[in-house]
Parts: sequence; structure tokens; C-alpha cells
Amino acid sequence: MPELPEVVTVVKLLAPKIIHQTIVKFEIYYRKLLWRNEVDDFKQRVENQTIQNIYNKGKYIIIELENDVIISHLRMEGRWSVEPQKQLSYKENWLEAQFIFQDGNVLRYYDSRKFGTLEIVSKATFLSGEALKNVGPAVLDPNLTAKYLYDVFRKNKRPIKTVLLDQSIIAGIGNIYDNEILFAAKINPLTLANQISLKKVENILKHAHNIIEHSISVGGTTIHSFAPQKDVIGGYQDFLKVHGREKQECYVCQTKIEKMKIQGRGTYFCPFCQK
DNA sequence: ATATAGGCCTGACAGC
DNA sequence: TGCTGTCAGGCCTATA
Repeated sequence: MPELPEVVTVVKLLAPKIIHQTIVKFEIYYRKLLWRNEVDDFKQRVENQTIQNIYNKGKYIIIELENDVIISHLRMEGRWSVEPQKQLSYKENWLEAQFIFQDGNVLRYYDSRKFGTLEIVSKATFLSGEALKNVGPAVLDPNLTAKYLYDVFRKNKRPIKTVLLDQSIIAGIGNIYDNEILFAAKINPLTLANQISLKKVENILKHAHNIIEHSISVGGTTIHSFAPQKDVIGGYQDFLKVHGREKQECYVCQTKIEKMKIQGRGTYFCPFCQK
């Protein structure tokens, strides 16, 4: 599911429901959700802690407790939900973990594909940067300048499509927005990163900002399954220009949109607009 | 150091 | 109605 706009949407919806809530009990139903922590350790560290804040860095969701920080990644299908104990928003066999609050509501994590991960680290470790050391500046981070990107691209011989997906260079772009950004910037996805001029990098960044901001403003993109919460969907799927539009006409030049695989990812582009 | 393939999982959908 | 194969918003690891 989620790329930056979807993660931001989830965080916005979750924030008022979980900040200042105290976790009285933690229960887990899918051991591998905690890929780096022991269950007992995780449980002991979250119980009786109050949630202080929630925000995101790229596609990662950061939930701050008093002493520790929970790092959540939804991967393809992860979903968070705050709900009454007796009411499950999604299928019971998707439920992987739950945090029971003092007020009786429950913060639940569901994942139909079981790809998502949860990790807890101390605040000191988190502040050291160790936990997210492979996560670069986020798309909308003011530190992400065209000059920085240009310098990274110059040393990179991979296709631009692949480089934009590299979270250590830019955090937050996934396959959908990668396709959309390259279409907007009129750049062929196979173009090698080191062949792109500074002017074109500026253009890519400008379109990345526009597209990501627009998508955030309408609550992200819902295709396949993304839902920020039960019965709520995003709105950006109505604005997609190439993603998922194989064999349909380009809105700009009427050429048929094509699909190819780059590094195993479905890549949609207009062969005329993106030469 | 870098590029690719495989793996993690399930659900939806197309084609037979 | 199945059954089989393919594909899917991501990322990590092992191998070449």
C-alpha cells in the first residue's frame, strides 16, 4: 500500500486517537511482526507507557512513548486502527497485534500479507540515528535540494526509476508516485541517473513536490486495498496519469501507455512524452 | 561496491 | 466451479 502520502494520511487520522493514551496491555498474534525484538521485552517496554507523539519519516511511522520509540512500517498491506475492544475493523485473521488503552479502546495492527514490521528502540538509540540510518531525507524535507540530488545522481549509473525508489536517497517515493513523477517530468524511466542535468533534476523535484502534496491533500491513493481507516479511501487514484493505465491513451498525446519491468517493478510510461 | 534474483505472505483476478 | 499462474503501494538478504 503505502507511500509517503498514504503514511501521512494514516498518521493524521491516528494522532488524535492515540496521543496521551496509556497502554495497559500489549498482545501479539504474529510473532514475526517484531523482527528485531523479543516478545517479552517489547511487551514489558510498552505496557504502562503513555503515547506522547506520532509522526512519520518517509514511509516509517514513529510512535513516541515516554522512554522508547516504536517504529512501524506498513510495507504493502499493513493497517492501523483504533476501535472499541469488541469491534474489529478488518478480518480477525489479519490481526497481528493490539495495544489496549486505559480508556478501553484498542490500537490494532492488521496485515493481510504479513509483510509489515514493528520495532521498539530506546529514545537514546533512536536519537543516535542508528535505527533509521538507511532512510534519507523525505521528499518534502527542505534539506532535499536539487543540488544534493544532482550530486547523488551524478555518481549513480542505475535507471532513474530505480534511484527514485531508493529510500536512502529520497524517502517516501514508492512505485506509483515514481511512475507519476517521471511522467510529469517527461523523463524515460530507463534514463541513467548520471545522464540527468541539474535543470532536469530541479524539474523532477518540483513535480515530486506537487504530486506528493496534491496526493496528501486528498488523502493518498487507493488502488488494490489502501484504506487509511475502515470505509475511508484516498482520492488521488482519480488523478493518476500513467500508473495502471497500460494500453490506454496518454492524456497529453493520446499515445498508448506502455508497461515494462524495471528491477521487477511494474513501470508505466508514455513512449512519446517520455523519450 | 554494485546489480540482480529470491524471499517474505495473502488476496484478487485472468484464463483455461 | 474450480484450478493455476500472475501480479500487487516494499524491503531485506544472499549471491554473482
